[in-house]
Amino acid sequence: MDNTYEPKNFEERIRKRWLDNGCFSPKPGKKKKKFSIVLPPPNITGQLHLGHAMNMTIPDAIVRYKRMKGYETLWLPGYDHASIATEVKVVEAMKEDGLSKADVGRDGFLERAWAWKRKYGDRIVEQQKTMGFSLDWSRMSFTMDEARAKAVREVFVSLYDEGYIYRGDRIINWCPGCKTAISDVEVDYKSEASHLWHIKYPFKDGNGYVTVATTRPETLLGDTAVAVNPDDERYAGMEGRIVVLPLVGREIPIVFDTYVEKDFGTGAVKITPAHDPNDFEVGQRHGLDVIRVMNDDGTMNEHAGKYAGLTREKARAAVIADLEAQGLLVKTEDYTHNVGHCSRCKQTVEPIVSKQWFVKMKELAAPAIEAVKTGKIKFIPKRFEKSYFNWMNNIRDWCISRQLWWGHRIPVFYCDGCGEEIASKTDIDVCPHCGGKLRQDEDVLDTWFSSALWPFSTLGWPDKTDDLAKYYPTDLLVTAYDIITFWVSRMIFTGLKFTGEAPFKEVYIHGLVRDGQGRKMSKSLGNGVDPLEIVDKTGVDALRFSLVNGIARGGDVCFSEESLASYRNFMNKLFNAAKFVIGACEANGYVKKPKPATVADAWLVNKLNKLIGDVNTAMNRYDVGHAAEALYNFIWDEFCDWYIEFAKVQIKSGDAQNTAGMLRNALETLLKLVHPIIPFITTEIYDSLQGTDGELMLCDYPTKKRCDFSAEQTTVERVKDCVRAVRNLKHTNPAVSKTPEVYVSGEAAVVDALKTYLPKLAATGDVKDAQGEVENAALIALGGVKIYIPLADAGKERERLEKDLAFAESELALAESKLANQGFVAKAPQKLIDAEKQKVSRFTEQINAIKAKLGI
RNA sequence: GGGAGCAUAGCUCAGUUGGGAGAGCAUCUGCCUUACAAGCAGAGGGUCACAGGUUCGAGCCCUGUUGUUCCCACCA
Repeated sequence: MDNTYEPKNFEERIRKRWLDNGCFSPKPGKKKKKFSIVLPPPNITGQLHLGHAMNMTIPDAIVRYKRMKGYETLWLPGYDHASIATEVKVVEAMKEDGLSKADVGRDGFLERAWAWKRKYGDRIVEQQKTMGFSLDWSRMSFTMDEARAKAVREVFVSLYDEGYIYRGDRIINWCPGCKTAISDVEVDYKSEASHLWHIKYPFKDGNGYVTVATTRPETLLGDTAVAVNPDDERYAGMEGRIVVLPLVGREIPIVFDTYVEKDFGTGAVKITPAHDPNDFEVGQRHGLDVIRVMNDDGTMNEHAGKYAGLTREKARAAVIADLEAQGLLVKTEDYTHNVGHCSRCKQTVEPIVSKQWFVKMKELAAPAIEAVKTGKIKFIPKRFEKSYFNWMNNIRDWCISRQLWWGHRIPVFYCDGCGEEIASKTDIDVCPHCGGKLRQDEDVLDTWFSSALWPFSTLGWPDKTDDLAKYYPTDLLVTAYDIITFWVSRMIFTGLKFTGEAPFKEVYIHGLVRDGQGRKMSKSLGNGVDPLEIVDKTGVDALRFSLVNGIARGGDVCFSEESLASYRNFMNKLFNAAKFVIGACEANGYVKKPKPATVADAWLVNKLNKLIGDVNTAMNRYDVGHAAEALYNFIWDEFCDWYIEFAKVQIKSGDAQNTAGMLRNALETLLKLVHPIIPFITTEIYDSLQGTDGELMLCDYPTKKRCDFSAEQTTVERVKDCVRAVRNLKHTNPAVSKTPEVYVSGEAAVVDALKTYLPKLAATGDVKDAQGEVENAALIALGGVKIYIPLADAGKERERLEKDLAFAESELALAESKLANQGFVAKAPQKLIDAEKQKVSRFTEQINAIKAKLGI
């Protein structure tokens, strides 16, 4: 072993060994239960950041735990083609070469996109392998590979044939930059300072006008009505009256609709069904024309008359100027409102009516809601079920078509000859109806259409594969809370619809990784940290530990270099403890099955056994954070700071071989316990320890045994208190010599242990029995034990004793007042009452000892 | 506008069914004690946001207030 913890010296070697030996593939066994998880497929838009690293470290710890617990464990990897996100990246890359999509054509573009996928896919796999994630690489999937394409087509065609998929004109979010429909979640709203323009719409009969208020005057060109609230007295009786649309001259009616709020603006709303979702609905209710005045690139089209060809910004300015010139602009009010921007290209999103494909959601959502309601699927933590229900209960039809090239092309074929429209699982080019030539829909599917099928498409569905039979439904899904709605909910409804079963039993929701300033780490913010950068500095294990420690309750994790350093230090601590244990075994030899021969040994066995129980409990609840914390504290505080120090004494002047065996066994157990979280360092140390069970990651996980050394545990805890008190006295009182002799009396077990361990642990001289009061000595009175330490100068000692006395007296008073409380004695559990009684006797004893010493 | 979370030491956060507040980092003091100075030992530091309530007992349960974050909706 190296002298200090140098992860670079072994991580690579261990990683290779695991991969070469196929350690990550499920090992079938007759009586084994299975445990399966699919990895949320990362996007191939770039490399992974720490958010991904956390999202994968948590399931890796769980999977490694289950594997050691004897489950036939499958963790299935893959990545997502991320339709629009990738397409934007590829377009940007092409732009640098001076090329556009039109220049290279559909096939040329797809070629470039696939090259992109290979490049970043490989990079992602490299990152995952480096982090030690025990993914079964033999089952690697991609949302756009052949098997997944088959699943997509199967689902699309089934839904189409059953009437769940329809094509229709609807208002969608249109991005003039990406020139595609985008989903609601791809729109970011930002508050922007703008204006509310008040515009006169004159009545046709020349008798006055109504004034409407708008934030988008350029859409006036597409107006087909003015709407007012039926209860608004200002407009009473005006239903059906005709106004003349300014600048255009179109005659449009006034309609009554409760959608209009009386109190906002002028109480009259211009209705542009082609360019506003609410207006579209108003238009449907009143049978209004839908006049689209804008092109896909955001310029005005031929319906905009003289404004045709202008950009929307220029058209707005021109419309305002013309209205003003005609005296129709009543006023311009400052107004701040939310404006939608494309999350990919940042351009202002335009609500536009467009022919798109939709999935009818209401009926499909019902069983998905039921599955969570009845507990077939459980969210951890449970509160996230609320956001799920909220989304599912208010579900709207899902717009699944995108005007992009990178993605699953919609498997619908049109015959221009006879007008036939066919959804087909395979590519077809001849119309079965008239024999004419078929043409496939140009659009692709929303990226989430394929990821919605992930838990079963990756296992081979729709084929009846062995994997599907064995590993579906999966046991667990681990994901961040920002993705519950559009991914988790869609997997649930497709899973139920197409396999008849919920795709997973539990959904573990974790938080996000934030940077030092508390900002969410994300690709779009550009503050993502490459895990490999960190690994280069501190090794994989320190990073993994920092990502899972303290992730309780779905909370976020603030990642900082400082906290990372503390975990790196922990690795060093563990490494050195192992070095000590190995050294002790080599120097003295060791007993293979050591007996707990001392109070310290028994204390260790007892504490370790409790730790085993706690860690198992935490891991069974997928609470990796608390398991990590418990292990950190035990290894550092109990094992290193206390037991190893006890052991040093035992090796020097006791049964060295038995003690070495104790150390070895305890270390082996600890390595197994903590392995799922920090797999590399534990494996390296297990190898160095020459563990007999072969590959650590395939060892059995420790389970709690029946044993009870609680008396010994109590004794040792008392000894620890005494050690601390002596150290404290030495540190604070200069009148104590460097290695003072110590005199003790009282409780036999504690006194015996102090004689053995105190000199080494508190750097004292010999510990001897005290014969009555010891003169010119400091007194430490702890419960039933008295410790005297000779002083060169007793001056300060009186002060300290008085302080101790005051403390003991206040504690005593507190305990007594509790016992005097009728309500407490009547209702508190007996255990607590006993504890208070014990306090009374302990502090009384202590007070008497101090008083005797003080002579009062 | 609707919903949810959070508010505990200077900082980042734990605190499992209510039974006298903890960790890491930072700070101060003393140590190169033969596994570890990436270390050891000791110490200081909190009216658990505020106000009520339930209880023998509240960081924890209930009500309200304030601050803050996130999700959903996106009113011309």
